[in-house]
Amino acid sequence: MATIKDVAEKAGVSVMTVSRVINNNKYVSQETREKVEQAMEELGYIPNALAHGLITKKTHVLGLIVSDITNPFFTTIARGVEDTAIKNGFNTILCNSDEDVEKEERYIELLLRKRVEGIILSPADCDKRRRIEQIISRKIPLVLIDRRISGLQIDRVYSDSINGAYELTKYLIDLGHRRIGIIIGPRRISTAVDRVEGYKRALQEEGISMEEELIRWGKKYSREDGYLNAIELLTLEHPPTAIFGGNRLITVGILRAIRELKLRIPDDISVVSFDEVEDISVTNPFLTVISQNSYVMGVVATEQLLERIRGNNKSPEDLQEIVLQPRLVIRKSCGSPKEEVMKE
Amino acid sequence: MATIKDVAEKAGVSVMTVSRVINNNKYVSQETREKVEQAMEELGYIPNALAHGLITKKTHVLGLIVSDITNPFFTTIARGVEDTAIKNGFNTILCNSDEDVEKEERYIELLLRKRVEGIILSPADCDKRRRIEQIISRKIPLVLIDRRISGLQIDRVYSDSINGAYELTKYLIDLGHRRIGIIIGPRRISTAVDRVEGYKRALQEEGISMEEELIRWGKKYSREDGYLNAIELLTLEHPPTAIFGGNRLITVGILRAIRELKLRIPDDISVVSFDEVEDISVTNPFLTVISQNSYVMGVVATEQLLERIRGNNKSPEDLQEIVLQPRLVIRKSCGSPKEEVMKE
DNA sequence: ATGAAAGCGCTAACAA
DNA sequence: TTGTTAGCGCTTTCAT
Repeated sequence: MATIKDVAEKAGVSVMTVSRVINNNKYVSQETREKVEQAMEELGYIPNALAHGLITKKTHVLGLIVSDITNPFFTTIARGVEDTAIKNGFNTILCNSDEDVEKEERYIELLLRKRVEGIILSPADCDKRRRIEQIISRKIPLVLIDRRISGLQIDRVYSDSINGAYELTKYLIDLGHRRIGIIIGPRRISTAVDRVEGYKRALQEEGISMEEELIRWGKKYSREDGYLNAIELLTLEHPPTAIFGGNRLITVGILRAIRELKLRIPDDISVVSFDEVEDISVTNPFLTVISQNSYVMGVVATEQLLERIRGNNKSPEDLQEIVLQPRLVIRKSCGSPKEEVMKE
Repeated sequence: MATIKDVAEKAGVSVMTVSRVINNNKYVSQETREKVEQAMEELGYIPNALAHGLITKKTHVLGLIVSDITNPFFTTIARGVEDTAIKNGFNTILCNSDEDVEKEERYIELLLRKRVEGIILSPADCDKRRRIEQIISRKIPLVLIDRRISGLQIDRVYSDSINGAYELTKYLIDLGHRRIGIIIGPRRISTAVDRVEGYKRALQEEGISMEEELIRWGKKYSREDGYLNAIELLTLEHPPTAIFGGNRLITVGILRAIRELKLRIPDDISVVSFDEVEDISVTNPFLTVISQNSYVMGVVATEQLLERIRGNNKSPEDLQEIVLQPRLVIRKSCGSPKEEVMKE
């Protein structure tokens, strides 16, 4: 591959002049510039970003690590990040940790080695801090997205899981439900913890006793987990009259279970979902959900990150937390419970 | 950030020795190795991949450019690519062209600048070759995935769209359908062209006249396009008795249109889809589809690419084309047409 | 407006 | 087993 030296020779100038042309430096005569550009063209010259980054210490690259690339929630974030990055002259390296801390560590290491200028991360395990401290101690700007890391103060953009789950649960309670099941992701993920928190808060407020058998922590946020747990819930001796799906994958699993058990929504069972399931809501808008604008999350997180990258100037110490309020979208998947067991 | 020199000083050895430790060179005494490792640990040393790549000309990075990151078809490919890359000591930079040739060009340029060792690409426009020739002329191994570039012989992994579409159409014909609508992506995408080709072939074989008004080329493979075109097809004076969705997004749009027009599947209208719609098939497995194993596509494409990266030795000239046969999954979205207009 | 020298952080090739 | 020298492709600094 042609180097700057090849171009310089071909154009009959010094490498420095070629460098100036590449970087649009003004101190190059029109004449020289054209000569150089032609040489570059003829040689098919492509600047070496490795050499450039090595010397300038600016790679203009952002790293984005999402925890599940097959979940459209995250890929929509990715689009938001990417669009915003490009708009600001940055490129994005997208990595998928697959909810696996080891993979995540691997990618953090990779991004650090590649000297990205900042990282956006949705952590696979919110209780493990080591890898995160690695990033911070090296002064690489970091913005968490969707999830938090317990015990660490880091810039973060997320939607309010507690409040969203509260609203969703409150909505069910107002319809008369007293036994509400919730199927959620693993405890190591902060959104799972928060959503259960919001759920509990709503129950408490209404003086409804909380039953542990109705709270199902999954091993993963996955369709499979949603399905298995839903089957268990629905075959309980005293099954819930409504089920809360902790994210879109879980909800899909729940819907499958309900179908296989030949139950009808909302007549036999009510269902709500934290996060939209696009394909279903487009073809048959019946599911009541808490809807998050993940594209905006991506945009906002990137803007925040770029802010840090540029201005170490302003308030380096104080933490930026941006909370987006998710929206309750009421459709037709909920009714009042059949047997009126209302205590009040 | 600490450099190799800092480590060398701290450990009291030469940089070369540190380099050897980093690269697991055997000619380092256990004692020295430990000293160096400790120094690295204490300094939080992270090797600079830019410097390393600059000198070795090996970055161990693959570039993957997909055309729509929010389509699970592509993200599943991405997982296959990533898993295979990691298994072979490579990392992946995932880029999303968003079906936009300009973005795609931008990313190709980026990957080339970053000196990735190979590229896997699902081209946004199969008729434009310039950017592709850029890659080839620089001898960077390239494998096309899912789509082809017209007029260029390049390694490629894809599923057989012609045959898949043929099977799907044949299935409808066998059920008695004569007026079959097809809603497909734009002409610039080879899978769209191929699927229409398979569709036409099936019609021809059965001596069914092909009506242009039943073939709808979209502006994009998108839900919106599927929806709009389905509405048009279904409100035709003489509407089709079956509709073929060109990919999963289009199918979702079609299902929405059918629902809004209050038609029943399969009583009023039959539907088939090229590619699975997971969320729908899991919750309610009624849709008859051609199913593709996109994870395997990712794996195979990566293996092929690594083959090229390693052994420029074997058969540099002869093209590798790997065709995966998609599978017809018959469910319940098709019936025989009501009015029996069979001509034969 | 242009160029020469030095060096970014690392490794290949050789020497010791 | 360890170190020295040179240089990857580029930019910074300083001359001219």
